[in-house]
Amino acid sequence: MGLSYAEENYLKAILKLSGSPDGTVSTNAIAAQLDTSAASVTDMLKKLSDKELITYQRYKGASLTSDGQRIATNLVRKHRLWEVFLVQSLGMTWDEVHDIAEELEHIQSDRLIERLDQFLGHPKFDPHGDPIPNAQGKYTLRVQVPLTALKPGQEGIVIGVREDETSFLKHLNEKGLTVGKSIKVITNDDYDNTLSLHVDGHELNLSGKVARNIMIKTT
Amino acid sequence: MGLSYAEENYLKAILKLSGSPDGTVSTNAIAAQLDTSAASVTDMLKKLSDKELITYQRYKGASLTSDGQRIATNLVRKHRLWEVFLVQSLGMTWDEVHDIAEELEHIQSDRLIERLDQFLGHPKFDPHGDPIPNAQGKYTLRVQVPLTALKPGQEGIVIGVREDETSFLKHLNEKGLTVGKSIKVITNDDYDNTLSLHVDGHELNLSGKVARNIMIKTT
DNA sequence: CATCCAATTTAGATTAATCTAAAAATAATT
DNA sequence: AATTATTTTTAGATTAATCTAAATTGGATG
Repeated sequence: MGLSYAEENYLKAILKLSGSPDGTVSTNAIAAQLDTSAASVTDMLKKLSDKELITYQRYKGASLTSDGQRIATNLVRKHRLWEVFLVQSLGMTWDEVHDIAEELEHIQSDRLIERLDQFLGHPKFDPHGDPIPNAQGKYTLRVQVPLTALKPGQEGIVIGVREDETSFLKHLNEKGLTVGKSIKVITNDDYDNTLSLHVDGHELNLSGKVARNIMIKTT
Repeated sequence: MGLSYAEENYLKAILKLSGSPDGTVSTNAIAAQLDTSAASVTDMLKKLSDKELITYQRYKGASLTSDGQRIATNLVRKHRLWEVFLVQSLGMTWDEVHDIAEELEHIQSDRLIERLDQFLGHPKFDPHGDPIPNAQGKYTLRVQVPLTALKPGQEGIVIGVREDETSFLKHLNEKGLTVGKSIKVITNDDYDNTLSLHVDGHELNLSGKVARNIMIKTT
């Protein structure tokens, strides 16, 4: 009954990419996300379709069924709970937990996750600021805005990032820009969103590319 | 560079079965331990031999090289540390943690295990009473004796079990016989080691088959 | 020491997940 | 609408791990 790691990873990728109104995701988008060939994706889509975890028609892309959605959301839940554990309990840093959680999320035991969730105090957000779905798959929403949207003079608190890449997180960590930090925008270039801001009394410069992926709750 | 789950499981099985003086393990013994066919074992032994993790000669059995031993011992370390976490931190029971730890032990991150060990306070024994190798692969030894070796009137403390099977652990749990419990032997049948003993004021009867797998530190 | 038996290995297939290269379908552009 | 370009699928192979059935080896036994 259990799915393979590969099958689980495909479901997660489809969930992540389900941005369009009908939730349809293209073969190539999945291939890019999972860094694999389009041919492999086609094979797997057929299999997942047979298992009724996605709906799929040749050349028309795929979307999650409710079963598929439930499974994928649960993977996200497990991933984020483990990230909380790694940071909160084990004292690991923001930027080093993603890859480990990527492995831990596949551990099969509902009871384990239930106990972990309780142990961590039913956290609603992970260390990147992303919401953790509850056991029923419901998210707590939080109003957040990319740093690039703030005008000079505006203040706020870092509540998360959009990118999950280790190198990106490491970069932010080195600059002292972690979740919970208070910031104040000094300048915000109209053309390319190059920013300068105050953090912990220091002044910091960020490219628009970086700032676009830092999410802020304004104060 | 990393090994597959299958390769890791073979190394662990060989370590577990390395009882003979030269540490040699037969193909069939491994097949039985891993519940697989002898033919599959032969295939894998060739592969592990190519990787210099075991020494292997056709028809002569296999034994771990120092590299193989290091890897296998580290798996045991990870398994037992996770068991401590599941019981101590998450409040799971003795008998339900083995299968989960069997999955968790394959997670790849030295730093994770280092932090977990620290978080747990560098435990020396797992919830079954088995010693946890340190990062250098060294065990803390503890004098223990099977329950069947105790004579009527002798007392002791349960410090572990030999069997890892869930059904066995569940059975003991139901009888209230967990690690740390003080016991006193009332009778011990000469012929088949059927035992009666006192635990928590109650009297308990155990078959020799069960008692043989319960390890005691005499007091 | 020849024979037999159990243990082990080889041979040949199978399944899951992947790949490259070629074919087919869809989408974009003149 | 016809042609071109892109996307997607199919075809055919490959690798890892497994299986069953047949062949082989090594040791035990008469």
